Amino acid sequence: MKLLALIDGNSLLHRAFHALPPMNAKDGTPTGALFGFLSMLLKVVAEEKPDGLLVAFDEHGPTFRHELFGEYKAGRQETPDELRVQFPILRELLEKMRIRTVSKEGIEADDILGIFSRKAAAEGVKSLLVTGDKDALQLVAENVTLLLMKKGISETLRVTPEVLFELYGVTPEGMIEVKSLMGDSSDNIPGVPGVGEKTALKLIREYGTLDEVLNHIDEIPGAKLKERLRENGGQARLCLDLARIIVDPEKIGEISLSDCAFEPSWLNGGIDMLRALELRNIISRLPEKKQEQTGTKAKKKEIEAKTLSGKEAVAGILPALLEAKELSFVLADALTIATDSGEQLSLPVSEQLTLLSDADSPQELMAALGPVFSVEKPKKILYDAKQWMHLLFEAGITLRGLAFDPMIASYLLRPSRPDYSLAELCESQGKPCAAALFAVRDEMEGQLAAQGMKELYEKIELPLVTVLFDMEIAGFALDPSVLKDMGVRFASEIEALSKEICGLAGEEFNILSPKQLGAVLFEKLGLPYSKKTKTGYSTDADTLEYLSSLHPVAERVLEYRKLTKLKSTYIDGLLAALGSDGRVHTRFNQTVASTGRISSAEPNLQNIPVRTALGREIRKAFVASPGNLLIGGDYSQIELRVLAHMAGDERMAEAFELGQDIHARTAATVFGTPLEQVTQEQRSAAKAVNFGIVYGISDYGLSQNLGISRKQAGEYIKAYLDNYSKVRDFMQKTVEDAKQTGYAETLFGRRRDIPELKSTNFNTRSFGERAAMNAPIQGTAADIIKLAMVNLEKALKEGGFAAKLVLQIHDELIVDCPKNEVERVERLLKEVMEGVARLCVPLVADVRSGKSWYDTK
DNA sequence: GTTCTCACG
DNA sequence: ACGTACGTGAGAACT
Repeated sequence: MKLLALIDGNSLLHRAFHALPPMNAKDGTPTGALFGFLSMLLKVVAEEKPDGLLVAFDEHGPTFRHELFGEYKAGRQETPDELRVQFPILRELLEKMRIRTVSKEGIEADDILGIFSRKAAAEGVKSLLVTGDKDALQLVAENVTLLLMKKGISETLRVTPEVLFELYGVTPEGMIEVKSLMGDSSDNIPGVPGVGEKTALKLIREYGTLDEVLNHIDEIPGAKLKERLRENGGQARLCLDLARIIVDPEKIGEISLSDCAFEPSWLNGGIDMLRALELRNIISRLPEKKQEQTGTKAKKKEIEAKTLSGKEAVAGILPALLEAKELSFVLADALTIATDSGEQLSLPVSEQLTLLSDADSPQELMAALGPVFSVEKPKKILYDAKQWMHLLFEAGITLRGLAFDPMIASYLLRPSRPDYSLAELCESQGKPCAAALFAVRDEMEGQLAAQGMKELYEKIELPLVTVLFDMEIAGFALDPSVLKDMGVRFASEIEALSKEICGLAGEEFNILSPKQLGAVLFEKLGLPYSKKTKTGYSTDADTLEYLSSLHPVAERVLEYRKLTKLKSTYIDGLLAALGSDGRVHTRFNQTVASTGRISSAEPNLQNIPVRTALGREIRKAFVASPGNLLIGGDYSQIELRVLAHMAGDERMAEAFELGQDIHARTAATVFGTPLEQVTQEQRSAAKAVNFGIVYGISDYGLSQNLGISRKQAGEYIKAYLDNYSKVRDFMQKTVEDAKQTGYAETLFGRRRDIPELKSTNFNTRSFGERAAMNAPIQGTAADIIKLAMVNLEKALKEGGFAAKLVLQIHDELIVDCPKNEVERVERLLKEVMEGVARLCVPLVADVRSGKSWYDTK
């Protein structure tokens, strides 16, 4: 014997069953899995020409118990009836084909493959393992090759020890160690919780064996990982035996290699049965087909039954999809598509980085589905549509016809929720994900309408998804040389400061460590501490500012913090985020802020320094595209204007109508001095009170901010509210209503649920009250600028401008604009921002252009 | 992963 | 359920 083919019958039949559409003989006997199995068998026979053949099966006898982990097969799923009945048929068929089958109670097909491959190797016979089970990777050896099924059964991967090493960087033996670490739920191997394929492979690549990993826990990065390895390493070690495929020949008994001899012509012994099963296509492919071709009909069947890859499957169903009125899509382990008429289809999808997985990459599938996504007609329901737009963008497709985004709707319905997982939304409908989305949509649309948020959703939030996507794609041009120069300057200053601080302290220490800094300041230098944190002394800026009058080191530490913050977060951070296109592409999150604001992350472009002269320099690196200028438009005092409007306070409104400096005007009335005589200090105090009002004022908070007594702060607030009495009424009513209804509301109907208002804890409840006062103001301002963004993008498009919105910072918009458009776009931006809502006070936007963001102020 | 600190509106 | 201002995100240190 030269080559022994060893086939895992269970694995192949299962694979075939799940990969292929159902097929039945006329009498109803399911035959799809048989067809797939036999196709693969014929392929192996034709291509590999084995002279030995064995098919192994698991014996589905009673499960046996493992003393440590209970039912060994507890994690396994029930086999569906349609598949189960095909097992005895297959065994009968194989018998007629004189193909050796082996199964034994308590032994996995894997074990049988292992035993016979070792047996063959011992006798100098090469073997070929055919299975879809990755567990078999550990059996690969010099003369043992694995044919691993991928994409159902349509593709195979030939794995030799060399290939395995190339793919994973571990030996076959190492795969056992990997499995014992990561666990395997289907075999009830617990592994180490929190350690998955990636981590397990990394550890074994590094240390070779589980024992060595456990011997070197100290070197392994990550405290959590260390702890998990310490706690569960012993358990994982016990799993080694479970993870290892048993290659004990005793378990099988007396079957020799010669018992597995095989000749292709023997396959013809199955013809009668195959005919009864109506598997004509298989008959036509038998090696010695004495049978007459059944004419054109057989050929047609072949095409129908051809194993489809995801892309091919998509091509087949495309016409049907295009006829649907609406479609919903869910991308998880598979891409699931549902139609409004209730049909559903799943296509396997590969995770790009996991090597041995089935099917096409998401991009490949997106490209194939392009004709559906790029048209208006079948409307699409997409959870997190912006992410879908990115996926489609990768495949060169622009999304059209977005009907509904459940993530956005879910956010509007309950903005305080920490996250809005798709699974959770569908669960309530008790249907598989993609099909459930239709019901989810109907329910959410009803709720949005009932809560008066239909317009907010349709006119603002949903269109905004596309605007934000466009902004993410556009990105913001960065001039790295500006940052690099600053970096060099800062590095030497930081170095000098560090030396100075350690000199003053009399020891070398990590200044950025609150713990070490606390020890130096409050123990070694004996300075008085003001507040403490949970874990020690507080060393925040307030504290250091106070200490700076007592010891010169405090001021240096403040300076050191400023510089290291600027360098690490902004200079180094932004350079690291700079894309190959010379731009930074932030991600705008539309569903995190409970007030309705959007946030920016990776990198956060909404907190680029501006308040100090030194920090502001960073903005010189944010430049216009070549040939362009940046236009910045920012709302003047939008929150206080919103407050004046919502409270209907005539005195505050008057200040805005007259175009007065609101903080000075506030100071004048609160302190009872003529406007011209208001001092700088008075103005700052009034400004702080104005901010405090917006935040949901408390005397304590104001006193902290201004560094005055709580009593003094209380007097300021009283004077303020006596003057702007409608503001007091508004705040009281807002909190009252919120306690009644459970939510606060913006001018555009956006709600923020505030469960804290029901708390019996004073502090928690107080927090709720402040949040209730703040939400309508901050939220309405968010509504206004969001609508401005939607309107602006529409206006830019209709006007045929090439200018692009690139950034939003809560009350400010940045547009990257070709020079020849600047004047017109400046006007447009101002008009759009100011015209977006009609309040009882004017909305004012200041617009300025320049070469860099620094210049637009 | 959590805490502290600090950047922004 | 947070010994207090509202809303965010990121880096570094620490656990």
